[in-house]
Amino acid sequence: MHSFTEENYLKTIYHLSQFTASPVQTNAIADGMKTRPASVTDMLKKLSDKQLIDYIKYQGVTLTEKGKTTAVGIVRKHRLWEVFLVEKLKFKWDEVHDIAEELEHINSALLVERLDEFLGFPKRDPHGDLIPDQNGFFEPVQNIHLHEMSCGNKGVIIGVSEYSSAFLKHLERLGLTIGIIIEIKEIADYDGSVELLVDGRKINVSREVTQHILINYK
Amino acid sequence: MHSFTEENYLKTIYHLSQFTASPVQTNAIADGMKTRPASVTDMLKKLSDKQLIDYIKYQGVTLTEKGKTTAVGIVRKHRLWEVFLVEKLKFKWDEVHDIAEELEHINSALLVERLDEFLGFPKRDPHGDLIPDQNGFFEPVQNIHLHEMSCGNKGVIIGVSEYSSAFLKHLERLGLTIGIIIEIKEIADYDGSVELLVDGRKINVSREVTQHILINYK
DNA sequence: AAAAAATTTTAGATTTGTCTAAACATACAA
DNA sequence: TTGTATGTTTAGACAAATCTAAAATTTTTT
Ligand SMILES: [Mn+2]
Ligand SMILES: [Mn+2]
Ligand SMILES: [Mn+2]
Ligand SMILES: [Mn+2]
Repeated sequence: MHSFTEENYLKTIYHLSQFTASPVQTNAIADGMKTRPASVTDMLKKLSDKQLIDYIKYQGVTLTEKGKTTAVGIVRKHRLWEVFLVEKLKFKWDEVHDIAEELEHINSALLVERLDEFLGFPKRDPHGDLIPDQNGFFEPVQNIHLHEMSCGNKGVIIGVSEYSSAFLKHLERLGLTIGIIIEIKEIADYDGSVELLVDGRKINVSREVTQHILINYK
Repeated sequence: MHSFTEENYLKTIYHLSQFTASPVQTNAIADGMKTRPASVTDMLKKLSDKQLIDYIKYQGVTLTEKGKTTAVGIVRKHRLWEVFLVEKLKFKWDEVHDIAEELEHINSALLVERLDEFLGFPKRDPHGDLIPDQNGFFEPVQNIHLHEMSCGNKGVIIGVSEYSSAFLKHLERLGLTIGIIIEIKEIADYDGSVELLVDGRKINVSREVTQHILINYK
């Protein structure tokens, strides 16, 4: 089996490779893992030996099929546990991430499948992130970040791309939670802040906020 | 916080000190932890530095109040998770121990209390072991091992003191599960095996088995 | 009470994951 | 195309947890 550390590296590499097609760089991984580039290099050698990543010195890394499968499995566990915490134990959506960071490493295939069943095979976690199925497949959907939309566009909030408690509590205070319908009324030239129409009310949010809200776009 | 390893040592010392009033010995801990006496000595120094145990060279160890509180907290989590696995996820009683060994290290006080509530504040785990409350208190009860009883005695199976899958499956095949009423019909001089009356049927069990069944004795 | 046996501790290595500082490689700019 | 900045790797050290082999202590037996 893999150590917690190895699993966390794989997950970090997986998430970083979502944004670009090109190989993931050492410094980016160091940032994501809150460690030093030299430590990353050490671990990359180890993961490469285990055939979990393709690694060429100075050129960055990509996950192998084996590595990707492992990473997606961890993501699946993380998101299922988050659903459990919110749906069954009444945690708030801003309280579950850190606990799920621990629970995602619990090692039992049977446990994951029983948990999935117990939760009613949920499709998304409390932050709107898709939960891969047992085979690692994601339901295809097209999301767009709020800041990529134009004046007059409408949509439904389907998720977030930032999980800090501070951010999630802020959204809640604004009434911007998953499932809410929004319409863009105005985008300020000055600072990129956006005026939204939400449930008949007008709300102003900073560009910062719009960059972390995902909209279901059809 | 404490490492998984430190927590496992504390739990092992706690369980070993249940049997005797005298300090727990290095070799016993090594057995329990499936490690070497030399490794135990190293860890005892560390736990002593952290004031989790009282340790005198060559004289064995006892848990301090701080150490006992920590150990009981881990036991509480272990048993609550076992209840969760059996009651909510439909695991069998012989399948849950290893998973609970991992889950018991998840670090969130809120999680434990929410889980307890979700499970309806259970008093015992699937093996009949008492679950300490939030303050580490156990409901007082008097158990006795089946092999300590005499001919003609009656009682209710209230728990086990051995958790291997092989043993638990064996009990299930014999119909000897928690809540079952038994009466001792005969104890063989030759090998200490016991004939039990269970639900009108006569059942023969080895001394080995009788040493690991707990009976509610009033 | 001395010898033998059992138990425990120390000494010295090893593995995993981390770090800093210095060397090396690549990208990009003058 | 040479120099500089950025990014990455190596070298060497360190802490945690483990191990084997040898030394030290305690307990048991004679
Ligand atoms: Mn999360
Ligand atoms: Mn999430
Ligand atoms: Mn157990
Ligand atoms: Mn149990």
